[in-house]
Amino acid sequence: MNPSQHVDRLIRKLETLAALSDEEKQALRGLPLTVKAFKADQDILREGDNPAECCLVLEGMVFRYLMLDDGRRQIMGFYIPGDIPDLQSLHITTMDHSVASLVPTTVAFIPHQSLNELNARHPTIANALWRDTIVDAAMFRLWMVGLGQKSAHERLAHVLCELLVRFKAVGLAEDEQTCAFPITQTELGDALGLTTVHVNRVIQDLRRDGLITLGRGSLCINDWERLRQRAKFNPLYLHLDGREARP
Amino acid sequence: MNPSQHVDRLIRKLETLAALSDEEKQALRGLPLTVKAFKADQDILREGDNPAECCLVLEGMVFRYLMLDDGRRQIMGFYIPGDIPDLQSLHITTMDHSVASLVPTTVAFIPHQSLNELNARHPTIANALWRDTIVDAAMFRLWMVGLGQKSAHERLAHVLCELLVRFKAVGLAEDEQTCAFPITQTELGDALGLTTVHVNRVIQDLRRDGLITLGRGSLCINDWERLRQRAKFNPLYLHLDGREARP
DNA sequence: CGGACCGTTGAGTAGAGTCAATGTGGGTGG
DNA sequence: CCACCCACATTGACTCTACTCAACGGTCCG
Repeated sequence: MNPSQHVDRLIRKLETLAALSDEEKQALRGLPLTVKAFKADQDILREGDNPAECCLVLEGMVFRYLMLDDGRRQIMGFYIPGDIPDLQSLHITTMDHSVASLVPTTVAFIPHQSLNELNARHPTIANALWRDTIVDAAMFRLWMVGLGQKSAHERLAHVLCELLVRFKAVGLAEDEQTCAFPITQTELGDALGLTTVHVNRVIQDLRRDGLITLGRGSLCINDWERLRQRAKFNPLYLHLDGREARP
Repeated sequence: MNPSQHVDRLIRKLETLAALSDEEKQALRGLPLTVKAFKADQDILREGDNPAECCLVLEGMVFRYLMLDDGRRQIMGFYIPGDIPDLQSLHITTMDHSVASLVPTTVAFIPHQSLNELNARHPTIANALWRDTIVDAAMFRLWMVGLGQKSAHERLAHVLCELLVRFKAVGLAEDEQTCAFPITQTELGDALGLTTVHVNRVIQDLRRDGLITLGRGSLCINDWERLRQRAKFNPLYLHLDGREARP
């Protein structure tokens, strides 16, 4: 991946949030990016940090999580290339959770100062970024609905639907029904509020019913419509606006 | 409550998010507010709506919720005077959830256009509002942690701690340990992912242990420190320290 | 070849749900 | 003013989803 592709990833993501003029794209290309590689399972940001930059995912995959004192861990979201998982640090200085890599990952750090200057000069970009934090919040709300109201089967099906749709939205799905899935069953459990054992049993049910093929870092949804029904998945909350979200 | 107090409620809230100059406060006072009263249990906004204005809570209390097809309901947050529960509608046009009154409530509607003009002219206010949506997201994340990882006892204790702290932050607590609590056990259940029956049993445990007095629309936390420990409550996520970030 | 990590399986348990009935206080209409 | 109603709170008995504990299997990799 060469440097100009780095910012293209960001532009492509922002274009899912707002239409950008050539001038605005040019301004984005002027952002100073510091690229850094992480191995799998490394913290990129930790609870309590006061970062002076935001991190844009270029390759790989990251997740946000909060660890409780007694070792319980809640994973709050998975992030794919083009996402800026700590955009909120622009406005709340202290991280109230951590961000870590799921697999070997490269990220680009963008100084808060550069982003603030960009926002001051280009309100469209500022609004697109604001919109991104708002869509983030919409995803949290929907995960809350899952954790509070849905069964283990519905929750698991939902996260599978969500990831395929999001990969497709940024053009990174392998094909119409297949995408990367480097998430272990333990991590899935921490995301869904379930134990590893139970996640395993539910996955086997989905496999047995012919809905998915899951393994070796890859997810294939063999029967989108039935999985969608089982998950009660409705992509409205992703606010992908017009960009069709149906595999 | 007279008209000038309406906007004061908003100013007081925004001052928990950023320091405001006199000029900025003056600009806020120029906002056109349309005040409207709602009875208890009325929808103020519904999933699917495309509102052209934001609603500021003046008196009473509201909550956000999402209803699933089969009648299950997840409540996503409770909002008190000074809060703008649908601020995100400025940037995502279609409501992906509903907002309703818990008790008789008055709200002020502020046209999106006025807010956008204000934001264009006063970056500090725009950033304060952005920050508000980000703090909102932080609250969703913490609720997620509760729903995913915590026991019924921890969750219930947590929501009680949160509400008292938030009432105190905007000066609306009755005293140091008492605030309004017009939430039924059914509603608490829908917020915490529990049944009414179980909520009731947990409340009784907390009462039996002398931690709270709860009833008749009022909550008194008799032993803050023990309740806080039981909830593992840490108010960091509310980001009430204000003015953290001034780009 | 051995360890580490992840996935899989089985047996027993418990936290929370379900169903159903009863208690209680505030509001309302006759 | 009283009787009734209704929403909310409370209680008990029973059930079930998901958890716990524990062991075993597969695969990658040094």
